[in-house]
Amino acid sequence: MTLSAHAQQEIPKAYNHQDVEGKWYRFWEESGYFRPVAPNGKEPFVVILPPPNVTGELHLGHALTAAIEDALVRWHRMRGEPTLWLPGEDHAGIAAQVVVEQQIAKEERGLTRHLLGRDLFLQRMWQWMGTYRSIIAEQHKRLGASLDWSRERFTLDDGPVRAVRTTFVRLYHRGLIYRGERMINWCPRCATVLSDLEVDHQELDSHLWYVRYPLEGEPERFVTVATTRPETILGDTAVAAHPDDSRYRELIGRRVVLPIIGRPIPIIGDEAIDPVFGTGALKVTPAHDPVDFEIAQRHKLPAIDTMNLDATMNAEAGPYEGMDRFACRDTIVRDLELAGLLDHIEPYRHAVGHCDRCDTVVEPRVGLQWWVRTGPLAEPALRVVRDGEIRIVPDHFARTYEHWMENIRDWCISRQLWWGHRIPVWYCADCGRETVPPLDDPMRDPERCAHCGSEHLEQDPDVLDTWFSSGLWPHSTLGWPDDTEDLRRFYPTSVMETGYDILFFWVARMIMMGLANTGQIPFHTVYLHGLIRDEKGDKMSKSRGNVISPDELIQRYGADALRFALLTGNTPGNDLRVSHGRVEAARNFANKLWNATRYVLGQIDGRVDPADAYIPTRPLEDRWILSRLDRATETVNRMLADFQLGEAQRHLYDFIWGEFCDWYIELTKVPRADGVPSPLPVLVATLEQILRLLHPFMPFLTEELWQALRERAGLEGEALIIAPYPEPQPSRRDPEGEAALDLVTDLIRGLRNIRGEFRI
RNA sequence: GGGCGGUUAGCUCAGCGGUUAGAGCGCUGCGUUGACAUCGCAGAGGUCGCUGGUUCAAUUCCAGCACCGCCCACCA
Repeated sequence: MTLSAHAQQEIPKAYNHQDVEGKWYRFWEESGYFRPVAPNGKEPFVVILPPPNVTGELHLGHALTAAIEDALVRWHRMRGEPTLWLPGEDHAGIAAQVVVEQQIAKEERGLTRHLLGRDLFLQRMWQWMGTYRSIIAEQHKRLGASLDWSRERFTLDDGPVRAVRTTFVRLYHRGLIYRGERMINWCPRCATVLSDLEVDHQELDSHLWYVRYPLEGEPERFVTVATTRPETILGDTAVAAHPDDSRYRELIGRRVVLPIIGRPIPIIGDEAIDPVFGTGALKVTPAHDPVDFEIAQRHKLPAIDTMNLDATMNAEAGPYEGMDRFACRDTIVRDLELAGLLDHIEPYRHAVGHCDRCDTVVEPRVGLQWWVRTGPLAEPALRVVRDGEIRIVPDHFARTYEHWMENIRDWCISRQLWWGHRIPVWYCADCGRETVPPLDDPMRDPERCAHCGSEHLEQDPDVLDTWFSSGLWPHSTLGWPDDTEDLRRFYPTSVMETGYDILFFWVARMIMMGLANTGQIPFHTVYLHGLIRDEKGDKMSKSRGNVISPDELIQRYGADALRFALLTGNTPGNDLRVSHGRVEAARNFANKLWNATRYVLGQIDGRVDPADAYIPTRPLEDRWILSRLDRATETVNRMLADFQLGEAQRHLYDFIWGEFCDWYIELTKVPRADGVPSPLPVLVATLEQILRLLHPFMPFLTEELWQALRERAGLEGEALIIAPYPEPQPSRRDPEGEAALDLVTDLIRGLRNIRGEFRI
C-alpha cells in the first residue's frame, strides 16, 4: 500500500493543547496558531522568522528557511522549552514598488505612479500587499510551519512604524543620522539613490580612451588623459597628476583647454594619482566620480553636474543636451576623433556598478541624502562577534562579517520612493533648516520650525531604505520601544536563521541597531544557510525559467518530503541543488515509514504497554534494536544541539530504514519459542520513539502515524507536537548485544550471498 | 587588488586524526505467497585535486600549488 493522499498533502486537523496553567490552545489548521507553552522554569527558545518580501509567493529559499527553523523550534518545544517563532512580512521598499509600478503600467498603458499620485499609488501598494500577505501565510501553513500567527507583524504596522520613528529620532539627536551632500549611487531607471550594498559590480569589456587636452596658449602641446567615460569630459574641472611626476611637474599650475566646449581648467597635483596608470594624468570630474569628488574637495574645485536624473545629458553638456549618456559617449568619441584629439583607444576590462534590482548601470553623482554614521555603531557590533557573545554558524562567516564591519562606510538610508517609512524630517520654507521630532515624543509631527518658529513646514518626501526597518526586526516585533512583557521575556532571541547572502544587508544591521536601541545583542546565534540552486547548479530565476515552486513539490510529494529533501545532505553555508529526484527520495522514505507503521499497527491486538519492551528477559534482537534506538536518540540530540540538521536526519534515516525496517521487523517475523516474550511491545516502543525523533523533520506524517498508533495501542499523550522529545538512557545501551547481533547479521548476509551465487 | 569556500563513487553531496571511506540517484544480477515494486536481496564502482610537512597513524591537521565558484573593493 502506498502513502495516502491524505498523509501526503492535507493539513492535519487542529489539535488542542492544555498548558500547565490549564489554558487551552489550538494549533494548525484554522489559525495555525500555537502560543508559547507556559513557564516551567526553562529558558524560552525564540526565533524571529526572516520576513519574506510581499512582492510575491514563497520560493524554495523560504521553504528551506521554514524547514530549518521549524525543525529547531519543534525540537525545543518538545523538550519542554517555551518557544516563540514569530512570523512577519517585509514591505520590501524598492522591490515591491517596482512590481506594482509594472502592474499598473500593464493595466493601463503608460500609467505611472506620478500620474496616479502618491495617495492613490500607496492604496494600490496596500492592496497588493494584502493579497500576498495572506498567500505567504497560507504557504507557511502548508509547509507545516508551527509559527505563532497571533504575533504576526508587517514592517509597516503601527508598532514597527513607531520603532522606526523612534530609532531615527534618537540616532538623529545623537548625531548618528545626518543629511549630507556626498557621492551617491544613482539608479537612473529606478530614479532613486542606492546604498553601496545595492550596487552589483560586474566586470565588463570596455575601452580606455586616450584624449588630448591642449595646453592653454600652446594649442600644439597636449596633456593626454586616459578615461573609461569620455562623456564625462563635459563635467571636467581639472586635470590632475602626481606632484612628483617629472612629466607633469612643470605644468602644474597652468591650464588646459577642455576639448569640444573650450573651457579652460587647471592642472593640479594630487597624491592620489597613480603615475603608472594610463598617462599618469587624470581628468577630474567631481560630479560623476567618487575619486574625483574627493580630489575636488581637497582642491576646492567646482563640481559640474552634466546629467539629468534619467541619465540623459543636461544643459551643461551644451551640444549634447538631451542625449542618453551612452549615446553621448559614442558621439563625443567621434567628435574628438574628428577634432584630432583622440590619441588612441585601448581595450580595457573593468568593474562597472549595476543596480542589483534592475541591472541598470549605476551613475555615481553628487546628492544631498540622509546617512547613518556607522562607525560608532560598528564598534560594539564587531566586539560582540569577536568575543563570541554572538556565534555565527558556520564560523568562517564571522571573519567575513568582521572584515566588512572593519571597513564599513556610512549608510545612505534615504530613497526616492513612496512605499516605505517616510523620513521624519521637516524642512522650513522660511529659513530652510530641518526639524526632527523631539526625543521625548518621536511620533509627534512638528508644527513649527525648531529654528525660526515658522509654521511653513514640509515633510521630506523620501522614505527610508527597507533594511532600516528590517534592522530593528528582532526588537520591534516584540514591542520596542515600549517595555513590553514580550520584550522582557523573549529578547534577546535565540537563533537568527537566514541566507548568507544577506549577512551584510540584514544580519549586520540587526546587530548594530539592536545594540544601539536596546543595549543588548538581538540574538545569540546566527545560522546561515546556503542558496537554493537547480540541479545544474544555476541560480533559480524567473528569467532562466528553471524555478521549481514549493507548492508544486508539496502537491506532488508532500510537505514532509519537501522539508526532508531540503535538509538532506545540507550543511550550513553551503548551496543546495534541488531536483525532483531529491524530493522523490525523501517521499520514498516517508512511504517506507508509512508502510512499516502499517505493519506494526496490524500486529497490535489491544492495549500494548511500551514499558514491557524493557523487561530483562528480552532475546538478543530485542535488546539490539533498543540499544541501537538509544544510540540513535543520543546522536540525533547531539546533532541538533550543534545545528547539524542534515546529519541528524541522515542518522534517523539510516536507523529507520537500515536497522528497524530491514532487520528488526524481519527478525520479529521469525516465530519465537515458548516462554520468549512477544516482540510487540518492542515494536511499539521503538516505532513510537522513532516518530517522536522524526517529528521535527516530518511533522505531518509523524503526527498522523503517531495518532493512529496511540489509538490502536492505547498510548498516553494527546499530540505528538507536544510529546516529550526522546532523551538517551544509558541503561538501555547493550554493547555486547549489539556486537552479537552484528555477527548474526553478517552471517545471514553471508548465507544469502552464497545462496545467491548458487541460485538456491 | 583583498577575503572566503570547494576539489571524496558515473552524477549530486555527506563525513572524518585510527577498523574494510558513506548516502541518494544511476548501474549489474536475482526477486510478484499479506508492511512496503515509491519495494526487497545480492553486487560492481573511489591512489578522498597535486606536492611537501607534523604524527606511531593524514582523505581528515599545517604550508605551498593548480583549477572551479562566491563575496568585498573609488586605479581613471
